[in-house]
Amino acid sequence: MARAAGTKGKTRIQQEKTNLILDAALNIFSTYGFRGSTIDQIAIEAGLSKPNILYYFDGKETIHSILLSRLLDKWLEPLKRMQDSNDPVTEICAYVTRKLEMARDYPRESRLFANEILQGAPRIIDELSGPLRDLTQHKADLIQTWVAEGKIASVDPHHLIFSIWSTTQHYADFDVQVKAVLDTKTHDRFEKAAQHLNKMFRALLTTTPNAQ
Amino acid sequence: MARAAGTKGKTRIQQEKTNLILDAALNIFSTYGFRGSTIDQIAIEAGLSKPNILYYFDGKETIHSILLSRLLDKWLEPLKRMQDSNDPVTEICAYVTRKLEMARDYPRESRLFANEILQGAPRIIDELSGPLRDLTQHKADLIQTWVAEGKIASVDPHHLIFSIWSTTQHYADFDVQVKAVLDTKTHDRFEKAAQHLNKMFRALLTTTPNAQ
DNA sequence: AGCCTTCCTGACCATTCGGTCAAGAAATTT
DNA sequence: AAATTTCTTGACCGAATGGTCAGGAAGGCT
Repeated sequence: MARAAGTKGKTRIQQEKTNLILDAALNIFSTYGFRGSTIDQIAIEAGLSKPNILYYFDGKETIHSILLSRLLDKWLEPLKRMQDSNDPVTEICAYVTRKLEMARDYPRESRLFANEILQGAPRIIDELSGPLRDLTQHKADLIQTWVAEGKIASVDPHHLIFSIWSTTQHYADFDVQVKAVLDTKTHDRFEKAAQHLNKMFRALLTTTPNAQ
Repeated sequence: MARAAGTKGKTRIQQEKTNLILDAALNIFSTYGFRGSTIDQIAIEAGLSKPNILYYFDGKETIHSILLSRLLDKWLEPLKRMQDSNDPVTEICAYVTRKLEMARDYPRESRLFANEILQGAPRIIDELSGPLRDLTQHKADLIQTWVAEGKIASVDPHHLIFSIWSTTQHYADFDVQVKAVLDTKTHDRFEKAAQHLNKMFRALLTTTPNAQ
């Protein structure tokens, strides 16, 4: 049984090493996926020996699920912060911005999540059908009220949310492709993306009903 | 050396079996990724023995790269078909529709591609930096002329294309999540998505310059 | 039918991988 | 400083995996 089964160890060394290992594991898992990653890789990345990794964590599966569960909280937070407002367009655009900042600042987490979803979300399907679904429904209802009140153009709330998720996470998950396509002009891709997405969602939300 | 190293075998049996194997391999690779898939899985999926798979193909790597190279042609085609027009907005929306239809009809290909990109595109980075980059640049130029001519609203062509890719492929790559979130109302998700995306891109492309 | 080529598979091999363990090295406590 | 606990690792194990091969089965051709 690993000494630091829970997320937080007790001793100083336990704290340091568990953090070190989880950080290394995030690097490896987000790059190669669960099956594509080996404990040896994680050990090398962390500068430790394989048995030492297994001293702190029960096994490969455990490390992975700890990373996933940590991730989900952080992942839902930006959406949670979207609340009722007199200026829903700005409120939604602020959400887009927060989400894009997460893609920029936490690309490893985004890829870890994408890897998991791509392969059928075997380890977090319950989280998706439960907390994620509930939160999304709740925010979709909020958006629906804005539509009903005429504060934003008529949109399908769920698909609006999907569009926000996909466009922002694209800059983390498909970063290699984005950089390959943009080639030399990649340095300010997140600023350009922010401007573009802001314009796009603002346009969608402010179209007049008869514009379609 | 495998008998059917090339894509097309010669005999009837070679044709049938290579197609059977490639189809099974696409199922497996797109679901579990390259490292997560085993030749045994592919063999079972195809209803053949493992040595029989290796009789037709040099190895796991070969099967995977054949699938990837086949994919790229099909993947670029919808964008290639976007051409100059008197009605650029409709032209772009038609591209969005084609791309969404591909996500609906070829989700396995989409996931295979996503898996590869997510993990740094080790096997197709040259294709991304070459053909994909060139085609994208070419179409971005086309979009830019539309902007210059005032036929569509001012947009960043590359990021517009990224938005189209991400929003449409989302319905293939993140299908598990989409279904989990939509829950009971998932049956017509592609029709709803088509309406939503059409509305969104149309709004973006027809906004007046002073709307932002 | 008889011959030749193509097709198929059980058995096997080398390597990798997740995980264990005993025993020693470092911290920490007394 | 001694005792105790925590930490670390080389060596090892069983299972899984990519791949090989000899020989037999099936198909095609004359």
